Amino acid sequence: MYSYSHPHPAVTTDIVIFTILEERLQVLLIRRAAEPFRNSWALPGGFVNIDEDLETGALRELQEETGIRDIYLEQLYTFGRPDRDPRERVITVAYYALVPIDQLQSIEAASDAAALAWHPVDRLPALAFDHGLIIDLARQRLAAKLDYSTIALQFLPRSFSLGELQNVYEVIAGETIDKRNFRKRILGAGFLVDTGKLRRGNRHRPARLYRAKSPGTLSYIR
Amino acid sequence: MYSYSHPHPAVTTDIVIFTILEERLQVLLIRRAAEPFRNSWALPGGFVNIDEDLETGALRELQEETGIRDIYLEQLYTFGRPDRDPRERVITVAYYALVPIDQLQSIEAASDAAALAWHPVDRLPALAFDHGLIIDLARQRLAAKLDYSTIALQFLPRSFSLGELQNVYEVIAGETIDKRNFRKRILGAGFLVDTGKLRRGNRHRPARLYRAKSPGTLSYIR
DNA sequence: CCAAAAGTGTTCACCGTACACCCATGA
DNA sequence: TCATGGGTGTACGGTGAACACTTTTGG
Repeated sequence: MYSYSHPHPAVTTDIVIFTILEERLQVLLIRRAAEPFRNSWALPGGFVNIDEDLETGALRELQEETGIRDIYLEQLYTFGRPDRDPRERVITVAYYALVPIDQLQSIEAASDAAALAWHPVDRLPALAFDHGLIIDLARQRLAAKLDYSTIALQFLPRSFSLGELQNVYEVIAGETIDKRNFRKRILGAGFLVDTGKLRRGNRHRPARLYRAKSPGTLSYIR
Repeated sequence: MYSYSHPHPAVTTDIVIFTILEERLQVLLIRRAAEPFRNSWALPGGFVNIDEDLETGALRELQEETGIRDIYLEQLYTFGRPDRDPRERVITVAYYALVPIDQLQSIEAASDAAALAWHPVDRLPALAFDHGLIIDLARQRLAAKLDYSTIALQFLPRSFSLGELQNVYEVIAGETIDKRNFRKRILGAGFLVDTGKLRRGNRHRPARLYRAKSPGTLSYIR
C-alpha cells in the first residue's frame, strides 16, 4: 500500500482571513510579486514544512505574512485539482480565520508586505489560482455557522454591545434582522453574560456591554 | 512563495465506507499485510497519483480495493500530523462514502482482498495510524447530516419503504423515533414520491414503496 | 431640542412532540 | 388465528416572525 516510489505533490495551506470593516465582510489578500498570476491578488499561505502540523503551518503563514496571532482558525477544505497550479502539482489545505475588529490596526504594523489589502467579499478583484472558489466556500461555511454556533463572537472584542453583535450577523447574512427578535434569541441562548458596564461617549444612549460566557471557545446552539 | 526547493510530503486518500448491516452502522476495513501496523485493521485508501484529482483518487482506491463504484462520496477532513505515519510524512485527505444495502453482496465478489470486513462503528478493533479519529469524525458528520439533508437515502435502494428509511435514521442516531412523527416529517419535507408499488412477500402487511424525487442528488432541508 | 442608537412585549402561525390503536399479510 | 410490521390523527407547548414606541445620551 504505502511505498516511497510515488512522486509527491507539493502541499500548501491557504487562509481565508475574514473581518468586518466598513459594514462589510472583507477578506485579506496579498498581491503576488512573482509568476504565475503576477500582480493578481491571492490568499495568504505557503508550503507546509515537512515536520509541521497542517494547522501549525497555517498559523505560521498567518503570522509571517500578516503578523496576525491568536485568532480563530478552522480547516475548510482541501483543493487538489491537478491543474490548479500551472507549475507543478500543488494540493492546498484551505483554512479560514476571523480577525476581531479591534485587532485590525495591528496587522499592517506587523506585516512586512505593503501588498496586503482588505477586499469586500462581494467585490473581489481577479484572483490567482482557484482562490475565488476557496473564498466562496469559506463564505458559505461562515454563514452556515452563524446559525448554530457562537462563531460571530470571534469578530468582536472581549466585550461588546448587542447592537455590534447584531451588525456582525446582518453583514454576514446580508439581510437585516429584527432587533427585538435578535436580542430575545441571543440572550435566550445563554452564552452571553452582562458585564454591568456601559459603552459611553457616543452621542446617544449608552449600550450595555456583554461578554462571552466561555471566551475563545466555540459553543453550539441547539 | 512557491518554489521547488521544499521537501514534499506523501499524500494519500483514506475512505470511511459506511453501510447499515444487521441493524448497525458499520465500516469497511482492510487488514494490513505490511508493516507498520501489520495485521491491524485500516481504512481503504492509498497514494494520490500525481495527475489525478483527489476525489478521483479516492474513487479509484475505492474501486481497486473494494470493487465499489458509483456511490456517494464526500470529502471529510485532511489529517496531517507529522507523526501520524512512522515512515515518512504522510498527509491524508479523508473521504467518507455510503454503500446502499442492496449493493453489499457485490463487494466481496469484486474485491481481490479477502482481508476486507465490515465492523460495527461502536465495536471497532485496534486501528492503524489515526484511523480511529477519522472514523469518529466521519460518524459525527454523518449523524449531523441526517438532520438537514437527504443523505440517509444513500443507504437505500432506489425504492424503499418508510420503515426501512426510519431504520436508517434510528441506527445512525442511536435512538428510536416515533413512527407517526417520522412519517409526517419525512413526507412533509417533500423529497419523496410514492411509487404506487408495494413490497409484498413478508408475513405482514405490505409496505408502500417510495423513491427520491431527485435520485442521487443530495437535497437540503430548511 | 434633536439626532441616533438602545431598549423593551405581545400576538400569532407553525412545528416538533407525545401518545395508542387498527390493518393487511403469510405462516 | 396469530405474529409482525404497516399505517393513521390529535392535542399541546415551544419557537420563530411580525410589529412600534419610549429612553438615554451628546452635541
